[in-house]
Amino acid sequence: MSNLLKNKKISETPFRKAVLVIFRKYNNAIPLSKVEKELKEYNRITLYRTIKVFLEKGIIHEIALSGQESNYAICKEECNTIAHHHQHIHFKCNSCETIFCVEVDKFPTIGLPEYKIEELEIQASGLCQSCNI
Amino acid sequence: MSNLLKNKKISETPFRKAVLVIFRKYNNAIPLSKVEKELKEYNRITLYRTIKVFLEKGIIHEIALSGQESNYAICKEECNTIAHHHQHIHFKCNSCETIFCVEVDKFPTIGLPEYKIEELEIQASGLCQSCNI
DNA sequence: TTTATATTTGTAACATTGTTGCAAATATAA
DNA sequence: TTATATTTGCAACAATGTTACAAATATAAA
Repeated sequence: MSNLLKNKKISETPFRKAVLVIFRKYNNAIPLSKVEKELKEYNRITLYRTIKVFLEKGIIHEIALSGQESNYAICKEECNTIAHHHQHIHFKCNSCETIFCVEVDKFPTIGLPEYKIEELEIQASGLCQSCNI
Repeated sequence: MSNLLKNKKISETPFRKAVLVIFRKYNNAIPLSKVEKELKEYNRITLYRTIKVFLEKGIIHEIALSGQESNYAICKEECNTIAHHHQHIHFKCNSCETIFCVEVDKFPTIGLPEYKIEELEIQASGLCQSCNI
């Protein structure tokens, strides 16, 4: 857990550790702009490169949303470079605006016999637990 | 059908008609860069504004994808400014790279009792009808 | 059909976002 | 502790997106 960078076989640098700390601090997905604000010493180019490496190594995954900047969230341990094994959906709360991953018991399947569906990504929006009172 | 712009109560200009023709020409979703290439006389700023208006009026909808530029596709007639009534999923073929909307018989639901799910967006990838031989 | 008004377009200028080459700095392995 | 590989920061640039404003065009009214 703490040596995620070494586990993923990439150098452990102060910059990367700082970025990782920020992602761990949040339970939810955050956009690049949030990471920027949280970093005291911050180099734009290095951040882009760090994000790219984290994505490639399966440390974080991107949540692309219509009409707004992408968000990023820490991956579960079982993710690897080739595939993200997420049995979760991405949820965006329309009240508190938080975006996070939610585990679901029964991950849906789509009935399209003539297609070969290899991956499913589900984006839901509505009210989260806290806001749905 | 042909007077979509007037139906949506926006001015019918040559530029907008040209953009609409391009979207109608493709059955699948296309990125902005494709629209640009198809337009002979082309003004970047006007195109951005046109896309924005088309999105607002429910003429097209955006398909946001991780790691690549957004794609846009014509909406069904029943779409309006407030909500897109899509009982379809977005499918990306990993072979021919085409992105399009696919109607499904049973649109899935997610079992999350403590949440209020208002909208579901489903992105699938794999092999399309033509490539899944 | 002509005119008045509202909307749209294009230009210019700028802001934001993302990329590349390269030398200095740092991390890792020997 | 040193050698090698990797990462960082700078500079410079490319791509993407926005705004103000005047000219052009579309629409509605006379």
